[in-house]
Amino acid sequence: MVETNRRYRIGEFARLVGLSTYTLRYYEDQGLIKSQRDENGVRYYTDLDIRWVGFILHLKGTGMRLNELKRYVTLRAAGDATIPERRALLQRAKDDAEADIAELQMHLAVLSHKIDWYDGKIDHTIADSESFHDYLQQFNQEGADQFGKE
Amino acid sequence: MVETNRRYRIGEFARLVGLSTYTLRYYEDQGLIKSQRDENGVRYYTDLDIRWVGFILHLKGTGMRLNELKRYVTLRAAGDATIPERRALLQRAKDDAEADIAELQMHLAVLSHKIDWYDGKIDHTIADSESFHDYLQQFNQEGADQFGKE
DNA sequence: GGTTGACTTAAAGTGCACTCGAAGGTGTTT
DNA sequence: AAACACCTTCGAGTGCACTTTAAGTCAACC
Repeated sequence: MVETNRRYRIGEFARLVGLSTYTLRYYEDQGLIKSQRDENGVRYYTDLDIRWVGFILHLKGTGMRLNELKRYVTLRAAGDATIPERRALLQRAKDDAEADIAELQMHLAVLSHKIDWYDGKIDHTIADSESFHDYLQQFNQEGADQFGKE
Repeated sequence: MVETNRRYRIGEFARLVGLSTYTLRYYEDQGLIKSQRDENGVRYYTDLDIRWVGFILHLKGTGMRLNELKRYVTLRAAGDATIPERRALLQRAKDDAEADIAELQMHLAVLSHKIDWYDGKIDHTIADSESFHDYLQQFNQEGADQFGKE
């Protein structure tokens, strides 16, 4: 967290942010990050770049795709006037990620029940004859159909 | 949820489970599902198959890959003796999915803060000069570094 | 008797995000 | 002087899970 003026060459930078040098150059090609060059044309990065890549990785981590990320970068480059649009883009990403989480949790619930059911089978607290489907019924609240479709 | 003895041909079945006919045949090739055939060699499926595909989709929904799914199917075919192993496989899937959710939520938190920060910029309750990085500091609990690496 | 929907195998195509290699170069370190 | 890390372009390869096409056949429905 210490603010330094160090220059990081691509190899060290890659280790710092957890990406490969290939990927860093690829992202640069794609316009997601930029690097500066020393007098020999060798890329270098700074602490500010670490932050930026960190943020990119958070966005990617929510499932945002490179295309959206590029759009974000373009807006950012266009100045403060695009703040509302950037906000909207992030809001959409947030909503998407929340929907993903909700879906994941729904699937997870079934998985958990199945594990419980196996436990019942293993220690015989559930009859050998009881099917998982029947067992599941007791957890089915109204409105939640088998696949979670609306 | 009504139990019928209906036979569904692939087209109807595809609509019922939300997969394409291509995908159903592909899954069959991969050994994930099986179908029966009528006297003309035409595939048909039953309500039991709907349940099975439903369950498969729950597993897939937690991020399980076809390979793992295949392993599960193989174990299932091998009978009750494999129940502990199947349980373990599902437990791993569950743990993975929970880790995914936790990670997603971590990234989401940063995203939310960034949105709040934009809101501050828009209504000027945050100084024009304050960087997101500085703003973020106030939410950083100890142990949570920038990228969530351990 | 034409449309629809099913069947087969096998191969190619798609989309995404990398990931790698070739081939030839520069500069710094041991 | 060798080893190492970096540079370039650019095209090919990878992995996953489909998705589509081709080419030909068959049977039911209107």
